[in-house]
Amino acid sequence: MTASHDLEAQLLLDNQLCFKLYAASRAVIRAYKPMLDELGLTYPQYLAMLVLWEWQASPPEQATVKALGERLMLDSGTLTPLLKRLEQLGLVQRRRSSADERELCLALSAAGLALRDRVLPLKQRLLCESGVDVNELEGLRESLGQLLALVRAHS
Amino acid sequence: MTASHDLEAQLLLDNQLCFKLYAASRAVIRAYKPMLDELGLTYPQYLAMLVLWEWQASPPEQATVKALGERLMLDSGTLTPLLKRLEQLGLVQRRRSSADERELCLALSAAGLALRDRVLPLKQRLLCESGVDVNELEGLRESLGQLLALVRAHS
DNA sequence: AGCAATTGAATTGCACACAATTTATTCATC
DNA sequence: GATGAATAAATTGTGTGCAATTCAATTGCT
Repeated sequence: MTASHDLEAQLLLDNQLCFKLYAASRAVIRAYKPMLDELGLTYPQYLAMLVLWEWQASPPEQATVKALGERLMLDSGTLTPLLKRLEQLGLVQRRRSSADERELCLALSAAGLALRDRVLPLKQRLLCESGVDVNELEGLRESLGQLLALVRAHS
Repeated sequence: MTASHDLEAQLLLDNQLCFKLYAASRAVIRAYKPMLDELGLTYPQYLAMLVLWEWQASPPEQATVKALGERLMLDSGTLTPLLKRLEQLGLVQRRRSSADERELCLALSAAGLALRDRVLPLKQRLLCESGVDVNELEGLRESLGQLLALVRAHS
């Protein structure tokens, strides 16, 4: 194995961590599709709901668009239309903060809260049908967390 | 730790492998941005070019849109406009196969071929500046490959 | 109080992703 | 050789992502 081989190999698609990440992410989102179709949500909408459900149990100081954006690492350009759709679906309420009119506060509607109960059974079923060994995923989740921390630190 | 705690924990964002994948993928794409800006490419365009460069060294039976789509796991709805943009940039040539008029054959222009030489130095610099330890990424790449194979097998 | 700088959302514009449909071509079978 | 099924791209429509800008509200400073 020569040095130039090593270098050239760095341009092979299959050696690209970035491609594997990108492809795996889309593949997992695709795997979630049947479940999300039943819930009537898109994947990023589902992630937003996860945060809002979490906030029910342990409310943050401010349940604003900004806070949600920091949690999901998404900006208002993505979240504003997404949240308007969740509002249209009757799952989320959006209202300006009275303390600071710049902030938009987010709250779950009754339907949004109720939707939570349908998720776990669907997710269990998905996990079963996918035939994925949960224990195998532990290590991956940890490595991903490290990579994420690393990339975020250097940006 | 009760059973219901275990279940509830499955809805916490930070416990979602899917979210970590999704966030890490976007973070890595963001990290590539400075390099891709210099090349004048978007991230999926870069991936397409990686495949086309690879095909120079070892040509596939058919260098078609379909073959590229299988390699990148993307469909024509994504690739058609993307490839038209690469053609506009003067990097790629698109022409119907004479053997089968349904197929669209892809080829690199001289400029497309030449662009390859600028990638490795930029990538080396990116890797250095990011401060990422390449060895740490090996394990992650392997786990991702396994996950990818797993999810693809069950779809 | 007055005003510049900052902040939080919204908006705009571009490029994906992907489902669903359409169109053109080829294949298979009769 | 006609024709129905299959195939490869292209098209259409919806929903992100994200950079850049705009707008309104607030904060800091004098």
